[in-house]
Amino acid sequence: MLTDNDVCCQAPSQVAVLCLVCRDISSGLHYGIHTCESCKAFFKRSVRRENQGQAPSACRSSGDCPVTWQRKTGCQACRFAKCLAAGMRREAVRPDQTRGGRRSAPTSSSYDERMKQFDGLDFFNRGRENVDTV
DNA sequence: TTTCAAGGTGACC
DNA sequence: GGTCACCTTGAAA
Ligand SMILES: [Zn+2]
Ligand SMILES: [Zn+2]
Repeated sequence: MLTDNDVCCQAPSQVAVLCLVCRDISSGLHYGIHTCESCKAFFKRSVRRENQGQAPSACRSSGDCPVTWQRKTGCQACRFAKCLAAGMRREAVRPDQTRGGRRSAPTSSSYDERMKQFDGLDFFNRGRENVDTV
């Protein structure tokens, strides 16, 4: 029986938002941008690896592989680069294991704004030199 | 209470 | 070993 409030008005319009990294279906905002679970997990592992002091797999090319992201498992370096380029923030990755922790409003859209602030791909210019010794 | 997203965890490749 | 997908956690609205 579904006379009234059972399954009726629960978000019928699910607009499929695409992941800004791999163009997959986003499950929502993650690390500042719309990302799929794959990118979320990948970014988490990547950032965590950096925190451990281990450099990520360097790309054999100049970090300019023809990665189309239809096939994500190409170059992790390039994938990670695209993640950062898309606007994913390492700061959003908690150094602790504190779950939840909604830090201020996720700003919904920050992509273009972020790009302007960070001047596009300058993360490469800075990051390359100093992988960081945190 | 409900929502939203970050984290863990685990199954699949 | 890495990737993908789901569940839990945990604070903010
Ligand atoms: Zn993605
Ligand atoms: Zn590459």
